[in-house]
Amino acid sequence: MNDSPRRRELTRLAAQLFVQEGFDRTTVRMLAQEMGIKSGSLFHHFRDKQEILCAVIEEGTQNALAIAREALEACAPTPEARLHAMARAHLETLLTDRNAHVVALYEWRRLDAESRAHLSHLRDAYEALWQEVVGDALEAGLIHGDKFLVSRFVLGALNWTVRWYDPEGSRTPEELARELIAMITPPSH
Amino acid sequence: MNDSPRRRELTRLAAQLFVQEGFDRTTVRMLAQEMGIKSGSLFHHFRDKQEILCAVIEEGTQNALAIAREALEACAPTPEARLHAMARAHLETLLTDRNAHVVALYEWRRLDAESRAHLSHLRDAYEALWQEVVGDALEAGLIHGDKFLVSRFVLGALNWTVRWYDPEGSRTPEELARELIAMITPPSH
DNA sequence: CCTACCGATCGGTAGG
DNA sequence: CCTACCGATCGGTAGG
Repeated sequence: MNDSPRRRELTRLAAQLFVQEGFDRTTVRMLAQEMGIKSGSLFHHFRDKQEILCAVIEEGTQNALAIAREALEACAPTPEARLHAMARAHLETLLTDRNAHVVALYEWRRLDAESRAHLSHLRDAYEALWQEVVGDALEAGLIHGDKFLVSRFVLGALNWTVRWYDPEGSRTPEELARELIAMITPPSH
Repeated sequence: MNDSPRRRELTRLAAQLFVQEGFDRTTVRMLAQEMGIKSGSLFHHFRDKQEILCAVIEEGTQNALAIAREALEACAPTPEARLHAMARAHLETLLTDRNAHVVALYEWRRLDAESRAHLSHLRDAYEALWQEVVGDALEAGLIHGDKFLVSRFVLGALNWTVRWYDPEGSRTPEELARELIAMITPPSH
């Protein structure tokens, strides 16, 4: 609905707080203070706290989808390059200061039924893109297994990196993506 | 400390509620009602809400560690059988009505510094066991990659199953474990 | 294990 | 966007 610069800035700050503290522990007063306004003023921009979560998750998923599509267009048209591009794009949106995507994955269950219905098509589109790329890699003989299971295992491995990745460490998201693809690819490739 | 049957039953019920609702949304009143007592009475068994979480996570991790060790002793002494036994044990504690292990993984960040210090040795022991089994599989040439990265990717893929697994579906945890190992193992094996 | 209750804090509102 | 405030609910306690 509304999409003012003010609302966008609040959405960005909310994403940061939701990652740091979790949605339930983030209070409207914390978000207001971060923005430099009073808590009551938040509800000029959002109907309620749930709508803030919804805005963050929508932004995070849309951005992840856009980045993934750009990465696919920019890379070589081989199944291996496309798989690597997807993994790299996913990790970069998760690990390089893109809080909204982390919220989309880790706070999805906090959405009420209405918000979930509104956002599920976006989520499905992102997963469908993954299944397409994984499916092509399977047909090319690059990897093996069931399309849906492989997609879920790979996404799980990627999503869990949020829990242990150290940005000050020696590995970049790109290297992590390469290592994951190497793990599921026979050495002959 | 205390370990009465009453406290154990409360820990079991708390694990169930923490998985369903999340730790933050579970109130002491919900837990008391589930147990059939008044909320004030809970604090005869636990100092505060944090200690309930600590008890659940301790139980979940200890149980996962015990089940994994049993599985390793019962299986064939080959790297492949041991890897499969670990994955299967992990999935069964996560997916087959063992709520405490899910809480240990998904609510770890809700622990305060004191509880975390008390439990980190248990968590480390479980991860060390995984790294040992993965390390043996690497040396045997069954899989390839970095020991720590492979361990983390595999555990991530397993942990994320909680988010999409359907107990009414057609696949058992054992089949899931087999498919995951197949994914990271060259077809020649 | 219960009754009775507490101070704090929560999300959200009314009126300007 | 602020002031001023609300009803509800939270974790936890005292005294029995």
